[in-house]
Amino acid sequence: MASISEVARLAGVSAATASRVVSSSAYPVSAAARERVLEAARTLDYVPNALARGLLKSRVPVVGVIVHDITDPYFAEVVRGVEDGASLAGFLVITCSSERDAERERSYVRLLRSIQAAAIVFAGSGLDDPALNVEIERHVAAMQTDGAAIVHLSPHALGQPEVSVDNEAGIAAMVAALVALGHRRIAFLAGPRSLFVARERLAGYRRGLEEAGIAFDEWLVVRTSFDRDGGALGVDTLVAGDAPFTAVCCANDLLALGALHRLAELGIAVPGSVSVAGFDDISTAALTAPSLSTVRLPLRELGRRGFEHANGLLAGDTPERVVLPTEVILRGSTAAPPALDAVGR
Amino acid sequence: MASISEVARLAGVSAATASRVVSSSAYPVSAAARERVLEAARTLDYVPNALARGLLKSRVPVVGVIVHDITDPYFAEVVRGVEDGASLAGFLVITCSSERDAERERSYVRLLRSIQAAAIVFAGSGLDDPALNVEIERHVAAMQTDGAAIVHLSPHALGQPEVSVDNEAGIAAMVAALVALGHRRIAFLAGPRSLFVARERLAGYRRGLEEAGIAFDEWLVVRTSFDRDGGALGVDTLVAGDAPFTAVCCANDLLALGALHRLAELGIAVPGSVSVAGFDDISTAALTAPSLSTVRLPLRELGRRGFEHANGLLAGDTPERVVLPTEVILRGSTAAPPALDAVGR
DNA sequence: CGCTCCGTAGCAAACGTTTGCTATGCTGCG
DNA sequence: CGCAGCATAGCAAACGTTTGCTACGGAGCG
Repeated sequence: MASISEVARLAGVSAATASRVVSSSAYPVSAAARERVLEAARTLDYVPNALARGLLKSRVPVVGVIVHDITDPYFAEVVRGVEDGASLAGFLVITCSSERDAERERSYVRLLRSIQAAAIVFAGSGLDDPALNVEIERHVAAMQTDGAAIVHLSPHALGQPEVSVDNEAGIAAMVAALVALGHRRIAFLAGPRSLFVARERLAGYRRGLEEAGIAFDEWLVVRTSFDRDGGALGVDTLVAGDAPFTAVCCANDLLALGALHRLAELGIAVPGSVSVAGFDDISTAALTAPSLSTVRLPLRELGRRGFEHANGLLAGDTPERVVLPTEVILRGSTAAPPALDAVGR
Repeated sequence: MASISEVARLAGVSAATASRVVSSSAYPVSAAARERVLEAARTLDYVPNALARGLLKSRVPVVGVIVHDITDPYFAEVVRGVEDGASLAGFLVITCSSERDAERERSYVRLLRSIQAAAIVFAGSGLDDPALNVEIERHVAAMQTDGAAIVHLSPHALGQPEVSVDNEAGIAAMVAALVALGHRRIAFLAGPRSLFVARERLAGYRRGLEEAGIAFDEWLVVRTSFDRDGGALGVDTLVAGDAPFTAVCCANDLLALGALHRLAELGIAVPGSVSVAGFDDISTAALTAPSLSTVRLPLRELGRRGFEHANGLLAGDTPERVVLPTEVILRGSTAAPPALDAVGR
């Protein structure tokens, strides 16, 4: 592989001059020399060594994105948004999928530190492993004092995210939409207690009820894992319980998909007997039968803004926190509650 | 950030000795010195600078994966498989999503070259841009002579992939399954003509027909983009045409999802009037209504094997080409053709 | 007792690039 | 005509790490 000194030799100039040409520095270089260098670079198929450059600049134009699971459409969209912003600004994106394993997340953060990445975007909230979190925080803190930008897109141990969607308002809006349809007994599949984002959404549920003047009923809340199995389990729990309900509001779409599936298996009509609502608007949501009412999150924009926030930090600005709005999408899985319940209440 | 020389100073040894300890080289170091170095490294929270290391070794333990679209579940699974293998072997994975833009793919390949990545795994087949492909091939060739490993998981301009799934046999098997259900008029949504993989699958369709002794009918093949919109468009085209059909075999699941959706909008019963089959078995396929019959591809294994192939190349082996088998999964979207057609044929 | 060899330690070069500083030649102004 | 100042070019150091080579001391053997 050709180095800058070979290019310089072929062009008959010093390495310094060649470097100034190819790195388009502000330093003046005569037109003649510039032309010869560019010609030589072309001839030798010169590609600058990013390692040597990074070693000197002590920061590499790479932004790492930490996600829980790259096969989850939620994260895939966010990553794509980060890429949108990053590739425009000349940054390379490294996607790190922790598979919800704190150990693996630790390795990735360490790796990003060791290659002097300019920024890390944490797309998912923290995992529950206090010991490893301490180490991760240590790496993150070291990188920050080193000038790297750290951006969180979800609430985390150290507080509020720098860029986020308004989870609480989103769920509250969905609850309001269900209330508008006539529902009063609205169950909530909350996801795991350990996830910050799940707690936010639960808060949104409470707020939505409160704003509608409906009393919170602990029996209508089920906590499960944040996936399809959790949704199915949630339905089983609700059905087994004796608290009546006409709608199931879910903390994310995967839960809702699981709930839909289980309700169908149980022969409970959706939306005839029970309405179901999700959250996230993953692409599958429009394809189920019935199609899923949900709350659309601007995930791609979330990613893009996350990168821009990081880039702003690198440029020395103090960009402001931003909370992106959500949008309720009503599809086929929600309708007015059955007349029976309307009478019964 | 602490450097190896600071660690060495604190431990009271030379940088060379410290390096030998932390990089676990084979060079003998006394137990006492070793202990002092490790202690110092811990105290200073030392993280080796991968840039400096890579600069010297002229190869960095990074494997780039080039995909067309990270939000496509197909690619997400493959990436996860690559990560499975890579993280085990101590490699970092850089996911590069070209968004089907040859220009962007070019930049990513150039970037991987400039950071001296040890390997590139091309998950998707080539894009149609001869000029840029020439440049990409040039970079790839340069990296190969430099000792980097290049692995293709799809057929490409230069020939057969190193690791792949048997697309042709997979589609042929699905056609056979449809024939076994009683279908004779089987349409095919082929995807774009420009994609190698789409051409392979079309070949599988022809082979399946041939093996069943059914004549190929050009009117039953529709070429569209490789996504849901293409599936909807394909259905419109078939319905508008005058060639009767009882089944629609699709070159991938996204096409099939689009087709299902459009058929439902048109009020055509699936599988009552028309059977629909996909290809890939993305996770959504099991969730649609009706659930989608499809061909399962071992995508995660494809990714893992792809990495292992690359790793083998790096180790100096000449690993053999491997073609992974597929499996037909029959779900709710396929059934025997309606009696009317059975009579009519 | 002296030579050899082994175990261990450190010096210094090298990887490819950028950049502060110095050097050179030329232009323009007093 | 002389000096200042500018445009351009190159030298050399520096980034952090690894590694070939040399050096040193001690043990073992003849």
